[in-house]
Amino acid sequence: MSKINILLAEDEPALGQIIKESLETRDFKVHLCENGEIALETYQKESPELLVLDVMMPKKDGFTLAKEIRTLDDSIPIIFLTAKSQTQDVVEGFTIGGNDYLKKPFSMEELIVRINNLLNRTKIQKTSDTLTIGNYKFDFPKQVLTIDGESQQLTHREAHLLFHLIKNKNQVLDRSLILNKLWGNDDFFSARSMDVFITKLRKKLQKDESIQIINVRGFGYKLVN
Amino acid sequence: MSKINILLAEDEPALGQIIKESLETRDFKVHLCENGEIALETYQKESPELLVLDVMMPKKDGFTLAKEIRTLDDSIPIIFLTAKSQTQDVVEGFTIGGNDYLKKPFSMEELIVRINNLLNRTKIQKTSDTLTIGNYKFDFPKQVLTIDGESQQLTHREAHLLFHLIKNKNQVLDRSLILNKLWGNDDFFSARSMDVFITKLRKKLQKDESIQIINVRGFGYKLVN
DNA sequence: CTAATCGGTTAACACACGTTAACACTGGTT
DNA sequence: AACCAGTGTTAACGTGTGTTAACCGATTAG
Repeated sequence: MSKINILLAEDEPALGQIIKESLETRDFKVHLCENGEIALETYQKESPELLVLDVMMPKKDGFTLAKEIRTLDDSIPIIFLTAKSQTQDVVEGFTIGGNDYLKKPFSMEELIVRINNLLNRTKIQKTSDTLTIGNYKFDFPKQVLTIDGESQQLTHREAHLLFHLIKNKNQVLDRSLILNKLWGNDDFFSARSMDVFITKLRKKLQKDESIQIINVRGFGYKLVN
Repeated sequence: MSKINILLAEDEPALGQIIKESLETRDFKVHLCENGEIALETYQKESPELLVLDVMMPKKDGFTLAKEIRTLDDSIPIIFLTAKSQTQDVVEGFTIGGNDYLKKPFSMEELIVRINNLLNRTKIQKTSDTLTIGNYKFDFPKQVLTIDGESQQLTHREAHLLFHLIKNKNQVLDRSLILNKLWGNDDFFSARSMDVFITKLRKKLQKDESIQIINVRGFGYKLVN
């Protein structure tokens, strides 16, 4: 069995080394990066299963890094390491979709417990996650949308957009929220692009007439069925 | 659109605030209480649809609070937040009957998923109940108004205005109340705008002559049939 | 009776969103 | 290198929604 890859971004070498070694004794493979930029490169090379990110780092801080990686993969578990117990930091970490956070100083036991929790949790989700909307079945990880035995492959963007619509079924899904989450910003062009994808999804969902993507002018979209 | 009320009892202010804000971005209304006693009072004032209770709290712990509220309402869904050190078997007794528990630390995504699950299960969700007014059927979430098999799609504003009119059928619906609720203020321009929408609704409701939107000068409107 | 106020109605308007197609970029194949 | 298919972005144009304006009649206070 191959070891589980963990990306660790920590600028303080001594602390980084300690964490790395501790985790390696628990049979994880650890890629230690000394700043956010290197971490992003390493992420793309190594496709780790989990991220441990220091919030305060030179070049690129942990939150910014997390936002960027979230546009590529919004299910990968992230643990933030925050220096101060500042509430504001923590709040930001959650709104990015970060899964967990640890206040420094923390014990190794604590970190390991949380890593194991997150890994278990995502495994469970991966095995059990086909979503249902009307007569459609949607396999998010595979990006396959099925109705009456007929399947169509969705693109990455289509799948993620649909995923969030389904997760917020019958509620208004905020435009700028989803733009920031999937596009990384909510400027004019991204908004235009999103409109195009809404059109595409409407077409792909039209085989069940009870399903509609309703626009709420100025706020966002509501998937109803 | 009335938001779903959630009562959140959490004594640690930082965490409480994070959860509250996260839930509010998902369009829930959250009442944050810092201990069990305040939570009980708030429960009686606000009649929330769902409870999220920290188990360890000063004044009154989550389990005791839950027992008391259960005597008043034995179907309301409750989610317990438990610290990781707490023993599993205590918790397991409460997993029956629409309840759930989350071990700290947990991710916001997870909490939101469970909230939606419980709301779906207990059918509190404000979904496809179709309202009836005269010979018309009105599907509020889909914003569709139907008579004699003919359907017309309403806009967001039209739908919400009609919703409140129907909810207050045969009663006077206060102008400034509805203006504040839908427009966010009750200034001159919003009032003018509302007049326009009343006109539009009158047109769309004229296929059943028994239905009328009557103006009560200086007070508001009354939908009668 | 007259003026002031409130609401009714229609139309003009600004802008958010819808739709289609052209375009640019990527990665794979020959 | 040249080509291709797939994906997402940009552009151009069209449509729909909500706001504002203008004009009107109805009601009521003075």
